[in-house]
Amino acid sequence: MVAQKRERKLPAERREEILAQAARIALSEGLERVTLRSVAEPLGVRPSLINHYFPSVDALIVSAFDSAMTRERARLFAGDGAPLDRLASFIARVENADGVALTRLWLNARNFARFNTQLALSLAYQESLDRQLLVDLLNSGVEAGEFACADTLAACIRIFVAIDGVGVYINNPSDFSHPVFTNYISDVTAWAVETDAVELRERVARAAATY
Amino acid sequence: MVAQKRERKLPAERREEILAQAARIALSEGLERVTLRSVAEPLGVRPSLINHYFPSVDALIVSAFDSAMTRERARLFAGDGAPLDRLASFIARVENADGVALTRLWLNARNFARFNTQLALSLAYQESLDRQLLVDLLNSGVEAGEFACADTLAACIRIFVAIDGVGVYINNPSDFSHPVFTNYISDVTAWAVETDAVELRERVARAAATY
DNA sequence: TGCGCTATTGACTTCGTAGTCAATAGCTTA
DNA sequence: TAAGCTATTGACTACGAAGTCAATAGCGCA
Repeated sequence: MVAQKRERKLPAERREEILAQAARIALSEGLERVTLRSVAEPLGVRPSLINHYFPSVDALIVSAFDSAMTRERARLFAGDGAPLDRLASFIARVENADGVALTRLWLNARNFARFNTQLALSLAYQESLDRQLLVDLLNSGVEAGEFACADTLAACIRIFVAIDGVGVYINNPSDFSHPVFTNYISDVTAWAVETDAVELRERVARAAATY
Repeated sequence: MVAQKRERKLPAERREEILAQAARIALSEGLERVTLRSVAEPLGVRPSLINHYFPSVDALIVSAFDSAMTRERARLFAGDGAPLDRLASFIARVENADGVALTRLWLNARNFARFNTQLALSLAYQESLDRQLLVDLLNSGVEAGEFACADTLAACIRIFVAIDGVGVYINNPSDFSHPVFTNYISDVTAWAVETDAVELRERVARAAATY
């Protein structure tokens, strides 16, 4: 709480800094914790400055969500190699410790969307981007002959619904370790892309071990 | 806003009335909308009366959630008949228009659990009750020879994760009508209990039509 | 070096929330 | 019909949030 000398930055830079901080809070503490104060304080500025760059907190929240999602998506789909291994890596990253914050944010945003139309629209758009990347991945797997899958969009939908289904339990006090639950994403994915469930489980485990 | 004569009720009755109102708000508007004022106003009482019966709003929210869940569960699992038809009815009710409010409440509670430990515990307990009822239903189906299912708890978990996975999209602005999505619960259920997917879809459709 | 532009602040208003507690008034009972 | 118990209220405090706007002060440029 030391009175510091005020630091003047270029608008673009300051704006970016605010956005990054808001995204950090959204990811770690939740969208409802993104407030003028919570964003301003760690940056050492006054709340009204946040207002200066973002006309309303709601707009900031939506931007923060977009920003966090874009960054996390890149992380999730990163890497190359054979399609089946990339798919396994993707699943492993989703289930990873780092994936927890992202899973929480998704759940958070999905509830938030009920009260904030703009966020609902942004969320739907972010979903479509995710689907696009997964469909691309599945298509390359089909082309490579690694799995037979008549309809890659259908498979993609099944996989994401499985991810979301498992994700809703993220805030449960004690986690649920039934093997059918812990392997749910792999199993549904194997079902969706018509490949062997046991092998996929193993590949996912191997991918997870490399972190 | 007419100044009415104050009405004095028996504590048990008043308490029940408050709880019912809170549950109604939780179901229709969300747990975050359960406030001293929002509950008091429609009952024609002052906010401090709510405080008199419930030491804290958080406690009221948890009780309201429990109450809403208990009532809705009874509705969801109601009915008799052959196990497979009861299973189909259950799915149809989940997907029903009336199921929407319940789905929203689940999503809502799952996000809320992040910030409210008591609610998290209550939610886990409510989940266990649901699982118990579905396992019972599945067991009776296996006994009746209607479907083969080695591990009914495993099947139950798969079915609920599917329900939750579909449920997270409840607040999306435009709904997603890909057949793989709209039939997701039926398809996963058929996969889980090793029965025919097409037949189950039809039974669910038939069950849905009877409302 | 000093001027001007504008990023940043401070002081403020308004709103909605939870909660406390003494005072009030409805109902029951004697 | 009067007394007493207690359900209910009113007035209050305290908090934290969004947002407005005139005043201030850093920085670039002349």
